[in-house]
Amino acid sequence: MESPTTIKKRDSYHHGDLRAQLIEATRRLVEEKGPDHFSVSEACRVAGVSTAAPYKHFKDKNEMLQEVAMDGMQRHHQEMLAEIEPYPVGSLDRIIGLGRVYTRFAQREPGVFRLMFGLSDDHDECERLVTQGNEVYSVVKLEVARCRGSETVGPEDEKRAFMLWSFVHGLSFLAIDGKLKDFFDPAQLEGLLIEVGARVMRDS
Amino acid sequence: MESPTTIKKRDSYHHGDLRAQLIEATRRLVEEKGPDHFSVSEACRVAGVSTAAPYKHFKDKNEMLQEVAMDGMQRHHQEMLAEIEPYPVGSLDRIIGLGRVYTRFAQREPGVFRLMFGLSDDHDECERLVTQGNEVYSVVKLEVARCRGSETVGPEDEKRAFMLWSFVHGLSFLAIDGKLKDFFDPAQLEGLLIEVGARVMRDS
DNA sequence: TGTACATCAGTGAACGCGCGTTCACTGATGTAC
DNA sequence: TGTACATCAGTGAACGCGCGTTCACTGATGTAC
Repeated sequence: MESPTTIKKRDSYHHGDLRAQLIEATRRLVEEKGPDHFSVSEACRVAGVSTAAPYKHFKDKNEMLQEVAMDGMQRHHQEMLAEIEPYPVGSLDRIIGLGRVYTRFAQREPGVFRLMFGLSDDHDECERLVTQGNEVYSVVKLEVARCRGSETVGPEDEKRAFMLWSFVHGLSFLAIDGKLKDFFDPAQLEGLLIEVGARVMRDS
Repeated sequence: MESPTTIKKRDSYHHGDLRAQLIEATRRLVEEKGPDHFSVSEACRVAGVSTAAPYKHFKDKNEMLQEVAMDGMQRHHQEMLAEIEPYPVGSLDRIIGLGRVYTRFAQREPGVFRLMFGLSDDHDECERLVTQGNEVYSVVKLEVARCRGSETVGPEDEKRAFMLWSFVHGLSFLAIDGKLKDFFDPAQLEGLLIEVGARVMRDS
């Protein structure tokens, strides 16, 4: 219950790939205990390494978390692109696909999701993360514009995009905080995405 | 910077109203530092009392937080009722009013809001809180039903209510996590509530 | 191919810290007579 | 009105804990000659 499940074994004094393994351990723990209960010490235990070791690879605890958030944001970005690729440019399906990726990511990796989109103390002002986040949101805005018949994003597109974002953001947090199951049938989640997409994108 | 701003002074050994003052201190600290950084010790410092004193009034730290969450939920409930009261029953204005209260509460008391609606570790299974939360949500569902011409809540009403909740929930968290200002003009927030209300409630 | 040496990733012990909670206590208050 | 006493809200010191980070160190590795 308390003991971390895996202690990595090494055959040599040197590790070879400790940085990557620590990031992996960090991700695992962020998932298992939540971002707020992650501790460097525990990551060290998981990686099978002394508590001082991480400081050869990271400035501090925050940098470890940022690395995980950054990686999550990049995967999120890729998933979005992959999801909408099959659908024709300008179709509502692409919008809906983006929403699906958002909520799916949240449910699959709630810990990392919180890290990426929650306030999470002070890692908020990691410039790389903000940049990457803007890039992701740009995808949404562009798809909204396209769906409304333009390749450039106007104020109305911005507004619609923000409505969509608010909705899937709220939906995702309600889901991972356990409120979804009490108030909405999770099986109908896809239908909900479709309907909201249609309502928000509708003209007139 | 580190020192809590107020140390209450007492003229007598006994306190008179320590329980209430500790709750107030808890609320203040939850606002100032966030629910995850609240500590019993600091609340004691603020209330000007020894660290053992709270245990004469509360089972543990969690109970102190629950008290604040519970109080917040009740105030939230009252605010909702007060906000919609002036508008005619069945009007869209009542729906919009409920959304306004939600986002306003979040922005005015982000700490308590997080405590009420976030996962917040383990106080999630405080029965009183869940009950009170259900009551609040029932108001939303009823108003949705009324707006759609019925005094009883049907499945379609449930769905619309959940759309609205997801939206304002996401909007609120984006706002208090500082994402609103980067991606949407806060001055147009009221307009956004109105538009989303109309889009979600629209038939056909 | 063999040796000297610089590099640097890892060690393990220690630091100071603030935390939640418990303990035996003390002193003010209210009540019974 | 005065006194004895039970009650219980507060004290202050201590507990054990896990944390983030630093330190002087050690030992494996790669390179220059």
